[in-house]
Amino acid sequence: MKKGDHLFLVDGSGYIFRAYHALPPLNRKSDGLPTSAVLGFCNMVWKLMQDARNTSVGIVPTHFAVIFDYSSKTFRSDLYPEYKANRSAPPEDLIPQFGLIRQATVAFNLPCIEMEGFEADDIIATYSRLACEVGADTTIVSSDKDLMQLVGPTVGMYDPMKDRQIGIPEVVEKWGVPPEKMIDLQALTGDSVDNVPGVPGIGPKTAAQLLEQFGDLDGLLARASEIKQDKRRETIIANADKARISRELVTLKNDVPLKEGLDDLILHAPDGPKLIGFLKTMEFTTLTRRVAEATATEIGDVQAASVTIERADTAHGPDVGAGAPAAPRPAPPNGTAEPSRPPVRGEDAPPQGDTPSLLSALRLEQATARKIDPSAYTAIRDLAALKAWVAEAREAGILAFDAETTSSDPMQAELIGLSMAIAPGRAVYVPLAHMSGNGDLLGGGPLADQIAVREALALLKPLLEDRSVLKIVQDMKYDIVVMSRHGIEVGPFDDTMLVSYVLDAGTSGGHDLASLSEKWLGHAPASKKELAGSGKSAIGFGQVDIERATAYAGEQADLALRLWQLLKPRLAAKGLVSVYERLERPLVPVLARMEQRGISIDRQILSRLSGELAQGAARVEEEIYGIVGERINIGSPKQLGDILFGKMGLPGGSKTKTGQWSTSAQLLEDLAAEGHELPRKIVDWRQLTKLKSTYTDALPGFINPGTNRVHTSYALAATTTGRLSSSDPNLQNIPVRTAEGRKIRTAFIAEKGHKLVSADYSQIELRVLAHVAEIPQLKQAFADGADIHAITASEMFNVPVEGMPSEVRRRAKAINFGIIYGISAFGLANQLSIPREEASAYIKRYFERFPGIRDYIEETKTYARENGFVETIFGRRIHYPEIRSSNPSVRAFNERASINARLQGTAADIIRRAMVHMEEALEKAKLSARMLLQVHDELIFETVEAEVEATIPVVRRVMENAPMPAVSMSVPLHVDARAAHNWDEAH
DNA sequence: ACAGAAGCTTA
DNA sequence: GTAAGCTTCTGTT
Repeated sequence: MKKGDHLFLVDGSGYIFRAYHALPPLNRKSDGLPTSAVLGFCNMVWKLMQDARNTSVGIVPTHFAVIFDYSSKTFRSDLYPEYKANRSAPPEDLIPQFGLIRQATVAFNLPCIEMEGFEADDIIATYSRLACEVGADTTIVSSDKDLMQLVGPTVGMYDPMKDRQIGIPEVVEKWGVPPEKMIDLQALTGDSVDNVPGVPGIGPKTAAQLLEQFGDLDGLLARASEIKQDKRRETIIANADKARISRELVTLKNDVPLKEGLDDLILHAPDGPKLIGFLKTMEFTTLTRRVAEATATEIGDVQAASVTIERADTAHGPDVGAGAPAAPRPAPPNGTAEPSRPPVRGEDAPPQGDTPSLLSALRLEQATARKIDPSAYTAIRDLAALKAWVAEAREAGILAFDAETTSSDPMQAELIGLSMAIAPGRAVYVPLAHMSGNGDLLGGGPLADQIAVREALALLKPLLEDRSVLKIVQDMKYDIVVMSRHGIEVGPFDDTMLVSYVLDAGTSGGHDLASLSEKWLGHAPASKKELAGSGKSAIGFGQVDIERATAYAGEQADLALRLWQLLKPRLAAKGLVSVYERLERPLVPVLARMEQRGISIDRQILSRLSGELAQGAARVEEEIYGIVGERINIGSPKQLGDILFGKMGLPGGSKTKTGQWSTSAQLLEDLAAEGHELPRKIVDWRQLTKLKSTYTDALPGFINPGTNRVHTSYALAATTTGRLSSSDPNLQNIPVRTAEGRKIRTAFIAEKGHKLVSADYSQIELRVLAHVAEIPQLKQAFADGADIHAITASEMFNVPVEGMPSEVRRRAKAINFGIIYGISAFGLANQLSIPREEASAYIKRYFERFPGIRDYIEETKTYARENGFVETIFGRRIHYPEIRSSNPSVRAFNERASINARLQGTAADIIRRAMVHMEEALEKAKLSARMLLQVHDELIFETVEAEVEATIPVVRRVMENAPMPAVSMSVPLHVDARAAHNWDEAH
């Protein structure tokens, strides 16, 4: 090696973990072998090697090595036995990939370096020192902070996943110290992942500041007494030894005795057939094709290679990556390996040759084939160009679009521009209301070269309403509300967020565009934050310059289109089309209309209540100060705990998981019951201040000045079970249990001459339970219209319903609810304040009387364990990937959740169906009632007074028959409905 | 300015 | 024992 050469050192071990966690799971089609990290690794190495041939790129490797950890036992464990001691075993589906990545390295014709007793980082440190000594440059392919100490004038780092160079300035920017001080900084901060102790309470910011002040760690420790802050000074003096040992642990060893010298690392051209053989075996079709093209190799001429797979059950040692050449098992004769685990039924099973699965695979290729390049999107700035685009979109028949606006509240949002895409990579942005100036006081005037909103929308309206052009949008409800305020009724449509929700509810990750893009396309889209800033200094989207806005907005539409291409076919492949088409998509315009209508609230009532609550709270506050003897902050659980259990020495204190005294309402109630005065007053104070701050003070701020009503926002894809959620404001948690709280409901009122109608399902989840678990006694009780909890109590305790003590019924009721929540003796005991043994006995007795429920619970757990998901009676899937966890409490939690999900999810599906059918039924009956709110088992309407009596039976009929005709339930549904001027009296 | 914990509201 | 969202405090940035 000589001056001018360039050595690439890939941190193989670090990359494995990062690729595994960053990339969407991928399984080899033929046998389910997990391969996502292997593919990520191969793509990354291939790209780096291709860049080597492209001399126009700044960095050109001449030497190349991939470095791995050998085992977790290194000289550092002798230094400090706890080092890396709290590492947990790698995920099961990662284990076979360690060996495969080493084999991939060999297939790429690259040196695969590891050394017993040393970490990959030490080997990297040694090579980079050697390269430096002969005057060559080094690039370390990693983003691990532990390697940043090596950065220098000739040594840089490169993060392949973020495509980012890390040099001296980047280290300083990120950590506040130059690379040579990284060792001292890490010595102070420690590392919880590797179990490097550091000094407790010192984070990177404090450490950088101290090193700035004292020069280095030795200087700091020598002059620690000069530190001003008392606590900091004491901890640093007390933990000086920990800092010193930490420094030893984080200092990389740059004199590892290496077998391969620098000249053994010369980069050779890849051996096409050898590499393709490996890639073919892995079934990486796209990469195989690329490599074949680049190396002019015929794919068909190459035999699949044989690879060895490390299985989870044969893995050894804490760092399974370790034993690279570990006893290879003979490969099966056909050259493919056995699956590492049996494929789960229905989930990413190998294609059976059925069209939907093949289509899914094809669409994945299409969606990812063309590179995502935000600079390729164009801005449309005149009518002629827009006309041409509209014609093109008509031809295409599909159009992804996204509205850029001034607000996340669609009722307040002003249009700034529209982006659209008709094919992957083919996206445009139509700026409409961008302003000049860069966040100046007045923001300047509108920019030139923009089509006027009216003209643009006049041209786009026919396209957006065209029944023969499918619109594709991520979160359609928002765009429906915004566009309908401009007189455009967008349709027909598909919503990528909802497709993902139907496919993957319960799997990790959200259903927002950025999450989906990362998960499926391996691409992190530009964030609005990057563009417009955040917090106080944020600028409006209209102030973003049009070029940057085009790149951002175009990408949003492009990604929605690509995601649709690859996700939509999966619905059919998994039999989820009808869930999407009956329960999700049609609800979108219904909810959009509910949100747009909003509900009227009476400011005066709320303001009067606020005053009363303030007075009440002030009175209680004074009483509390009187008892305590000082003016503590009652809202601070910390101060409260210190007073109650420290100063006043009350008994029965318990601690929360962070070691604080618990001051929960339950605990305070118990203390109050023992005759203590203070806890009662604290509970009262909390109720008053809660009602005031969360409701009476906050709600008026949500009144839209234009409509004078409150418009909540419903999330369709926020819960795992299929329920909706409500926010800004949340109108699904308006108080109802206490008389004080119910007063807030009196502020939700109907317009003049109108009434609110509230209709709610009675015991819907227990009815669903009786139906799915087929419990004869419960079915009979519901058919008779009997008191279900009393019947339960009667069955369990052999007491007649007539004259039953309320306590007996209360216990049966708690058990019924417990079943819905996935009962545990612990939970029931807590709920009823009885010993756990007693709760256990109740449950046992319950199962004896209702054996069908025990069967239902067991069957649900088994099904969830085998499939990784449960289903509602309408086929909605709710995933519980952690149900096979080896951690018993995680497993038990997932079992309870899956039991609950079938019931809660089915109930959610039923009310969704009612909502989808409701508008048409009202219209058919020539009723003007408007649906305003949904609260899980309740619908609230507003209707003219004269139609109240006619409306109620229609609403009841639709709700009670909602499962039909998809499902005919063996238990009748019952709906209670009432009308009144306000929500309190209607409920 | 933001994140997490604790607490409280609903079905 | 299930499912959510919002406010306050607290500690860190």
